[in-house]
Amino acid sequence: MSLVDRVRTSIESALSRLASGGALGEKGPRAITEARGWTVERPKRPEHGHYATNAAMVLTKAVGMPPRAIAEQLVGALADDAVIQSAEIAGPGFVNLRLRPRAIHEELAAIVAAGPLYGRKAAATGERVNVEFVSANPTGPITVAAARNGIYGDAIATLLELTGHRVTREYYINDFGNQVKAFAESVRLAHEGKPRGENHYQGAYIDEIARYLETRKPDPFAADDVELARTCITTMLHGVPGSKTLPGIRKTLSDLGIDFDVWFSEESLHRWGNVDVAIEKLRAGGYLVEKEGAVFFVAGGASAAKEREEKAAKDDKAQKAYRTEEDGRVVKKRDGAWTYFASDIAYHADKLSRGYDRIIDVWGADHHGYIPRMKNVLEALGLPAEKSEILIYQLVNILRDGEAVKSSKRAGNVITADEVMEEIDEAAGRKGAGRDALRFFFLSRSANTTVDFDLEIAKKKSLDNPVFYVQYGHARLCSILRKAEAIGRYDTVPASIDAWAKLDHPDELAIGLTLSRWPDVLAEAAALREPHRIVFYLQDLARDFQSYFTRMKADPVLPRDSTRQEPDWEKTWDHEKTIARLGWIRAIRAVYASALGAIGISAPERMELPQAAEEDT
RNA sequence: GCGCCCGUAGCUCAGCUGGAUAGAGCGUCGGCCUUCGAAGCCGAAUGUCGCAAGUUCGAAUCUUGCCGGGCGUGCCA
Repeated sequence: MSLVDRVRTSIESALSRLASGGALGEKGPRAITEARGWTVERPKRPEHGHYATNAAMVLTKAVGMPPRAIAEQLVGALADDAVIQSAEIAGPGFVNLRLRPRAIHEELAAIVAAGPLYGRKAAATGERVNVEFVSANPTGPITVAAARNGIYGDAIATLLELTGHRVTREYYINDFGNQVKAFAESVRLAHEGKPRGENHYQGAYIDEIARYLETRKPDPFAADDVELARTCITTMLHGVPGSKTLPGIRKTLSDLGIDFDVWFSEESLHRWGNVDVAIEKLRAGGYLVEKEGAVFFVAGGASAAKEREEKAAKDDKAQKAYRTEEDGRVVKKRDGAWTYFASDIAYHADKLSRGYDRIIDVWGADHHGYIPRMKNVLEALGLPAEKSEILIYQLVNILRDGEAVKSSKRAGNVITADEVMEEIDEAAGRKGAGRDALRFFFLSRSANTTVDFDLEIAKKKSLDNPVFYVQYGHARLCSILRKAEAIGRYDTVPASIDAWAKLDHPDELAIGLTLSRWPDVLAEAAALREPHRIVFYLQDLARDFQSYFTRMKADPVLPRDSTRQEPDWEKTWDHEKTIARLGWIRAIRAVYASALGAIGISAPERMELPQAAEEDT
């Protein structure tokens, strides 16, 4: 049970004691079972205590007593509580609570014992979940915009794993249709040294692919366009060996910390006839109608469609809504070709056949109009609505020196994730710094927020990224523990709850309380699909303890070198206190590393000061 | 027109399953390195929470209407 839960339990039992003892009047016993909407919350101001409850205010109506009178009773009933040390009435009827240090010590001991497992749910206790994300067209490199999708989707997947679910990360390769055709044509034209048209891909990587394929045997250009397209897509996914500019989609994503379990080809759905099978299944269910030579998918089936159509005929308002989602979406065009929607139906039918409990798709906001039809298809295929989720994140605007750039893969003016990571790696003097910075940048905003990305500003300000502040904190903690190890007598954790007693500074206890919130933060971030909560939690934690360490310079955790040169230092130094505080530091580090891990960011044990930062002044 | 997202400090954004004096980073100004890492710390200034009405003991948070911005509204993918 978490610390907050223990607080809640204490209040609950205090209230029920009061009610059964008659202190809350006649209505008391009923009131406390009916009006359970009260909460235990964290006050914004530290002087309001560790926690506060609004129970007295919420109960006032049902009990028929003024809030402060109820609060007074509650304060009395909380005396001698095992968790709550003091309670006092404040404001309109809040009860501010301060916890016993011992209760916090118990939680810290639990954290140290659990280590990286603290806050996690046991593996494979939850659902089997398929998370499909990125799925960027494999006709060009991974852009910064696609990186947002990848980073968000991967974070969701990790959060689900940490909360007990079994997760499959999946990338849907759109290797079918007109774009792929244009892609192959572009490479062929580059090979032949001919100019490319408006509808072709313009980027320099097209030429690079052509040059590379020219070295392959048998000659890929001898094959037809379909075969060539497959070769081009493969090259895009795996990269050109040895090339810096074309490392391949898989490598780029892997550098971003994203590794997929399944790479699913759209083209294979057609090749193996799965599109026909899935469409026939819908037809059998009565979900397809033919109009004007084309085939439509209709939510709810043909009878529902007819009803709507009749209604639309006599009702002007319904007429307007007629052309909405439910009235049909084309799966097969008049010319007999499948739409993208048809592929998607077959693809999701395949996902369902693999036996997941939940299907999650991560899409950019430009696809949000597509949600209803996808949800309707999933239902038609037999997946209840609550078992599928389509997560939408707002788009990334690309700027250059403050100017908006209409970037497109076709025009070849995209900013790639690779170039951004490389720039930042270089500035920070550490491989992986770019990945960490990019992940932190995107995850520090809610998915509902549109973000501007300016490469010039990103380069210039790369070292201002708060991720380095947070990582620096972790490195400092590690440094202290290294030093403790070097001294030699502190490689032990507090042996019992009593051994923690010397950890009594209000700031130390407050940070301990923050650590105790980690399981709830993780659970909420996972349940709400909001990884940014973890980023903000981390920044709070980092600030709290970096502030503490600077302010506590006069009272260091470890004896200084000069102290240890005094002959009798071991007799006068408070070793118990040091051991307690080192236990606390271990707890901070454990939560810290867990939180960083949950959003896929490394927790470095050392960080060297980069050159650029020194010159900057 | 309709649908989704957004509008909070100079800038970028948290807070939105209702709670006390609305927060953080960056930027600005002023301090702190002989001692556990200065990628750090302390302090100061900065707000009609887009506007209006409603619900309530209490609204940045919920409801409705309006204003402004982004995205979508294909027999494109």
